[in-house]
Amino acid sequence: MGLREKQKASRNRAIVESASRLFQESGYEAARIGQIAELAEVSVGTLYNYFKNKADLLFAIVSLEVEEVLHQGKAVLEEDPKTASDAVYRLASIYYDHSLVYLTKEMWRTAMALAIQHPDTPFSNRYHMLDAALAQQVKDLCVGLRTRGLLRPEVDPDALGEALFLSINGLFTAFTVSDQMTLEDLRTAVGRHIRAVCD
Amino acid sequence: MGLREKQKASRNRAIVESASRLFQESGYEAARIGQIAELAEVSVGTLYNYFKNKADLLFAIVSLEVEEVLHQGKAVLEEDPKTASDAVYRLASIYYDHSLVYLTKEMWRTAMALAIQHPDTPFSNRYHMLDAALAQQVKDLCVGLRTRGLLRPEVDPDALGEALFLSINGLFTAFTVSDQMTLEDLRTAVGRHIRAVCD
DNA sequence: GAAAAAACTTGAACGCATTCATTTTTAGAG
DNA sequence: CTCTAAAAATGAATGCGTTCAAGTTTTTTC
Repeated sequence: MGLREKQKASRNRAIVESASRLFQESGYEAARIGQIAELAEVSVGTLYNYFKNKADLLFAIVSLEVEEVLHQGKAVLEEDPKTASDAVYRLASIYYDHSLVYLTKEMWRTAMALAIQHPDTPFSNRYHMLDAALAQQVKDLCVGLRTRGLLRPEVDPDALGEALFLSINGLFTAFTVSDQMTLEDLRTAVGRHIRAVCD
Repeated sequence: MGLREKQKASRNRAIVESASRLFQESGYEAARIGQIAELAEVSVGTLYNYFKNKADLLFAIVSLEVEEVLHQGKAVLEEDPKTASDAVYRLASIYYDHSLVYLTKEMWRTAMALAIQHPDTPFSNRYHMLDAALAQQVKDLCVGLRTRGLLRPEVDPDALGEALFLSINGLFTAFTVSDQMTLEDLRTAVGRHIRAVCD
């Protein structure tokens, strides 16, 4: 690896770290590109050579988060649960409990908002792919549950999985939008939904 | 009503109409505040005396849309449906079929994104109130359906209503995000979800 | 090792939403 | 009618994300 590549990797890391730190400290909106560049010891123009825009910088962090959660979720699919509700609740809890490790509520809100507002940008596409991967995991769980006889055999497990995912997702959105709502409130709410839908 | 008030009302109307027209024609993002002001024959500063910001202008139009849909939805609660799925599907269809009267997909996306991104702004608060009113309507429907014996008596109708609303809402978001997805696709998708959850 | 090419960095300049000090208009009192 | 104070309109100035023409450094070629 030549000097050029090493510098590139090191600059990339410095920029993401600076962004992550400032997003957490001041919030995504309040963090200034110039500030991030300064902290990473590059010029503003250089930062834009590494990242298409501010949103792209946020995505680097969101991506980290979702990848880890997907990995943790896989373990739940292997388990042998008592009831369908239990299994889905376990999966949702894993998603939720991990959610504030790299991201603040404000960062989540911004990420969701940007993904909705600008479809067909790289940011949005990659975000929706991660979203789809999570939805797929819930669907896979439902298929497994039906095979084990924990869901009525006439139910469409894919449709049920999608609907459950939209509940999990919608409640998470509500969580990030409300300053008051705690992770515990969130888990309680999702539990009620899951039981109403699955049992 | 003095001259002052009349002028105020007339300017307000002119601004909203100009905004609505330009948002539809060029899209929310591409529409320039200066352009809207020019079309309404006021200065930029004046426009900002009437509306807090660009988002506020969008909300005036969103509000119109949701109010009408809530009104139409009320009729469904009075009907006497064959099955629970039928009733919920009818309600969702009303929401969907009305959705493109005043707003384009892009305008919807922007409205949703802004409501998520900036909680505790007047825009967001009013948006979430309208959202809650729609959710309440679905919940009311579920309560009625249980009373009529169309839902299993052990189900929590509020939780079910919320979950259904999140499905209806989540699919609508997917609709606004995808250029390909048609209203028919949307109705088909929601039908599958409703049947998986209600039956 | 010099010269040419390629890759990368830089910060001033741009476009646009929003703000604000100033000017203009209106309503009411004497 | 005139004068005064309140209300409203105005557009130039501001701040910030993003772009781009010019300069610098690294790699390749002979």
